[in-house]
Amino acid sequence: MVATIAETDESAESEGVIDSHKRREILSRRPSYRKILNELSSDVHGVPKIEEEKSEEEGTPPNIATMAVPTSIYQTSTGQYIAIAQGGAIQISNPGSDGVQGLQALTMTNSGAPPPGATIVQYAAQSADGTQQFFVPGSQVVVQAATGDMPTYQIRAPTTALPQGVVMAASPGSLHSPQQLAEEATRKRELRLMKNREAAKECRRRKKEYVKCLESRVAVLEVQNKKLIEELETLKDICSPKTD
DNA sequence: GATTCCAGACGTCAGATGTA
DNA sequence: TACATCTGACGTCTGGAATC
Repeated sequence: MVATIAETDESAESEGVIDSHKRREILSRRPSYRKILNELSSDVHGVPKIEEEKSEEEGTPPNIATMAVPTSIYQTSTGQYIAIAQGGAIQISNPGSDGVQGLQALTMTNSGAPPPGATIVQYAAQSADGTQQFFVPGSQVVVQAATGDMPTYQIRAPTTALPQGVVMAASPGSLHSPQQLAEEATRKRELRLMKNREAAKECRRRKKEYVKCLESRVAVLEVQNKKLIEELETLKDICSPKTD
């Protein structure tokens, strides 16, 4: 909240840091929501498990579903599908193509040594129009819009020259000058922030699902409890006939 | 219509936890 | 054990409801 800004500045700041550390020490950490919910689901029938990846409700195209564990799948304005796999590999498929044949594998330079023949792209920081761009050799960019609930990706020609801090990588592992090292550090930071951003979204989604699961479990247990109480009363009536 | 309040979503950081 | 992932905490933003 905006009203809490004053609480954290100036003299209160150091105390706040100490309090924060104390609070962290006091709070015992729980296992992940996924783990808790999966344990719950093994105890109680009808409790859905949290899957590793999003299910078919996301509208995953059939030709993408056969790919190796993508972490995110997006549809472009032209109908193409972009799958960002773990490790940073980007795959693009045309809706008309069949299966993996239509996939164009792109590998980000930070994802280790690229496979032979892979196209190298360079992750770029936000551009002036509030988008994130993945530059692809061949005068095209994959643009991520920064607004809306779901990030949207488009393949288009770059609207501007390369933003500051972005270098078209001819080959990985050739950074020497301090400027290049700084750019590499910035790029790594941007990538880490982007990953963490997605992780936070996913974590919040799991947390909501976890809370829903707990709420439904409470409802079930309340019904069970009520039935047991009624059963107990019935048994009491049977076993203790009135003596007057 | 302007202002305030509030809930929800988000991005970031730091540290705990998972895993190869 | 190093690295990746997850999540609590915090500050910020935004849209809708309530109040003036």
